[in-house]
Amino acid sequence: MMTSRSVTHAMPPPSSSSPGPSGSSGIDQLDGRLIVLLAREPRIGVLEASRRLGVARGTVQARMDRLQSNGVIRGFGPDVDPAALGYPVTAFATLEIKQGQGTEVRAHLAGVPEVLELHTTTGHGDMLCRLVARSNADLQRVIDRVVGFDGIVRASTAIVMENPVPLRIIPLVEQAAAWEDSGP
Amino acid sequence: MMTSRSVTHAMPPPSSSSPGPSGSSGIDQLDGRLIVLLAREPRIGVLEASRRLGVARGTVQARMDRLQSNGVIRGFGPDVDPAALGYPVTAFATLEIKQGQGTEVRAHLAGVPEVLELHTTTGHGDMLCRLVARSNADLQRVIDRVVGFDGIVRASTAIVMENPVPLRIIPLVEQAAAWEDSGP
DNA sequence: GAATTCACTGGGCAATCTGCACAGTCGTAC
DNA sequence: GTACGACTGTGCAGATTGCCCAGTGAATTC
Repeated sequence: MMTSRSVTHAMPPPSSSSPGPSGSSGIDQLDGRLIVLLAREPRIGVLEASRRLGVARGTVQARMDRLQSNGVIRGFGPDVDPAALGYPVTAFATLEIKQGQGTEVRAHLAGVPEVLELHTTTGHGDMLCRLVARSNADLQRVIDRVVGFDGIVRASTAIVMENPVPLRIIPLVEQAAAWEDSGP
Repeated sequence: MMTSRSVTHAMPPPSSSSPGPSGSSGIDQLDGRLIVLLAREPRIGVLEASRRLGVARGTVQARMDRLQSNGVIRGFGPDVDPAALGYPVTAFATLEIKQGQGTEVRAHLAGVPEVLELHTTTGHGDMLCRLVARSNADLQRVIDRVVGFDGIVRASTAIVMENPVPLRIIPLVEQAAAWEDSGP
């Protein structure tokens, strides 16, 4: 099975310069390579990863443990495509809410399955949420449900047509690793 | 190791009503339960999943194979937290671009690591992108880099303060599974 | 109504991987 | 110069994976 793991061996510094991320808030090159490797081929195991990276298996285990306890890697949840689920339409809605209604509005939106994420932002004390729907017509239903709540003054929606850059993390990881390695 | 897998046994219908998703574009209850299970405990293997779901191991393997070839599950990439990487500031920028400059602008934005995703939307023939930065001051640098490209007329940025609903998929999966089971 | 197909169950086997542990090396810090 | 932290390499028992087979039950087809 796969329960928690208490690292007995060692933790994990990089093979390059000095062991462990020298900076305070980052990852080193080895971490970076590990994450990128995992991102590209999520199903490889610790053993295979160690072979690819050219380090000992224990090192990879230790690195992964640390990255997860660090919070750098939140988990390995399945990457589900809403479109394949039958929700091919994506939209972003900017909501303007009534003063002091934040809490209620959040709870309301959290209860709508089609609301995939919600942020509160600067600008107008507004919120920005990502929505999906089964069709453009269905989007109307979703929006009606979203805004059909006292506390939301008005909403402006932008329907997504294309997604030239899907949510990605690799370039950032590479930059973070490089930055860490050269120093702030 | 974990190479590709050619399913020999069977594929995968639900244990509930009729085998296989009856609808054309969905998942059935078993699929839904599988995805939710994987989302909650990503590290469990096929064997453990089959135990939890109360079905045969082969069934789980077949379901996962199908969900992946379906494209419902894109993969199991590590879920990296930009904040833990040293990029605690998130922002959404709405870009207004010059007519006919779409292609160039996309390429430009794709080259900026801090641009985590990019969408083209309705509204003004605009684009919406998600950015991250090391600090508010650093955000200025990122924005300058983003908009410092001929073709981008102007940009309006909204900095994220809170994230009441982090990107999620479970509620949608549950709804899709239920919908599939009751019929459009 | 009988045949066929499909999806799932349950069992089995060899190969592989995981979790855990131990001894040894190397560079840095005290 | 001693300690410490991080990594290497190796070993072992237990668990899991990939693959295959035979059988069952329900729905579709002829």
